Amino acid sequence: MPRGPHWFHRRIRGYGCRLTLPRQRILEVLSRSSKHLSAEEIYHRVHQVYPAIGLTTVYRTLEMLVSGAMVMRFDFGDGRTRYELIKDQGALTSHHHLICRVCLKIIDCEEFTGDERDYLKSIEKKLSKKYKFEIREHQTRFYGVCDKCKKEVTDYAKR
Amino acid sequence: MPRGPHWFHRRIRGYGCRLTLPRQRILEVLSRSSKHLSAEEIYHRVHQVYPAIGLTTVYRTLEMLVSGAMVMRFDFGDGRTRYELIKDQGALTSHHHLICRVCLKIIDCEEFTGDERDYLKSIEKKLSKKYKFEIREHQTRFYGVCDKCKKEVTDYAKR
DNA sequence: TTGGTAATGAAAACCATTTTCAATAAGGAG
DNA sequence: CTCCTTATTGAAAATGGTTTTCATTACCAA
Ligand SMILES: [Mn+2]
Ligand SMILES: [Mn+2]
Ligand SMILES: [Zn+2]
Ligand SMILES: [Zn+2]
Repeated sequence: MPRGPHWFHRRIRGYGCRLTLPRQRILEVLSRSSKHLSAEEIYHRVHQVYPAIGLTTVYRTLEMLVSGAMVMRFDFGDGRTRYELIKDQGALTSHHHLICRVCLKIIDCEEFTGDERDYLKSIEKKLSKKYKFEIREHQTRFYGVCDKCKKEVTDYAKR
Repeated sequence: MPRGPHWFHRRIRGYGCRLTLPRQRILEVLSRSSKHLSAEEIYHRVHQVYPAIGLTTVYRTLEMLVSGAMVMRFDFGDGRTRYELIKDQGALTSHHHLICRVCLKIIDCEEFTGDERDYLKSIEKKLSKKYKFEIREHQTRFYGVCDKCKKEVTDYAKR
């Protein structure tokens, strides 16, 4: 079930926060843009339609959205934190990425089948018991080389 | 097959680097200490036995060990990069963690059975084909609440 | 409409990491 | 072993993403 702006507006109010103009603009950018944006990328995009925005507000709004479980925060090792709006509740508990070691491109990988999810659930159950650890969600990162970078390496070898 | 200091000394030389005193001390700390140390934690431990060490050298040595695939680098979101010596080659291609959302404790989870590894391998194969992405390794992070923090929440509720 | 206060933006501070640069020491050639 | 080249080192300064400070603004409950 995909969720539009309204839903997030209600979530913010329900979280005890004011629904301000900067927050609405930030949510719009998050819901329309590609995933895994950095704070500065969000700042620049909001700035196009709302020049008064401050980078500080972007950071503060993201912090609020993360604590309110409306946004996920990632660190893929390129020196900046990245953010993704949670449009689908399932993405919260089970979220996976392919990460290219060469160009650092991130591919969202939402194609886990029911079987695969069940399997991870069973591993979770086992680990929960073994470590007395209450597991709420999991993420897998698959590191490697993307299609484009593979080709470039091949081209380089031919010269 | 666990690997002692000698092995890493040879790896460093084979990687075309000089085997210096600071590097040896850093390797000793990494192989003896608990896992997932930050650069500053490593610096302090080395400083005990080798006071001349500089924090800069710690960063540079870790960088070298990471590019030489002798150390793994992680970012668990606490504002500092963390490092772990690769003692066992298997840990490189398949490495998993339990991460407490409350106290940020990291538990290494090395108990994946052959079945579980085979299963992830089959998922990898599928994803490789679908995204034309050459997968070299994977890591899973299980987020939740650790035993200790669960107890503290319970105690808090009783008051 | 209004008052209390949460939220904002600019500037400064913070702090992990990187860069600079002169001094040092690893290790191959002889 | 000694010498010489140059990779490596450590202190200090710079960098850059993020956070804090503080005076001003604007939500929104009453
Ligand atoms: Mn994602
Ligand atoms: Mn680990
Ligand atoms: Zn790539
Ligand atoms: Zn905990």
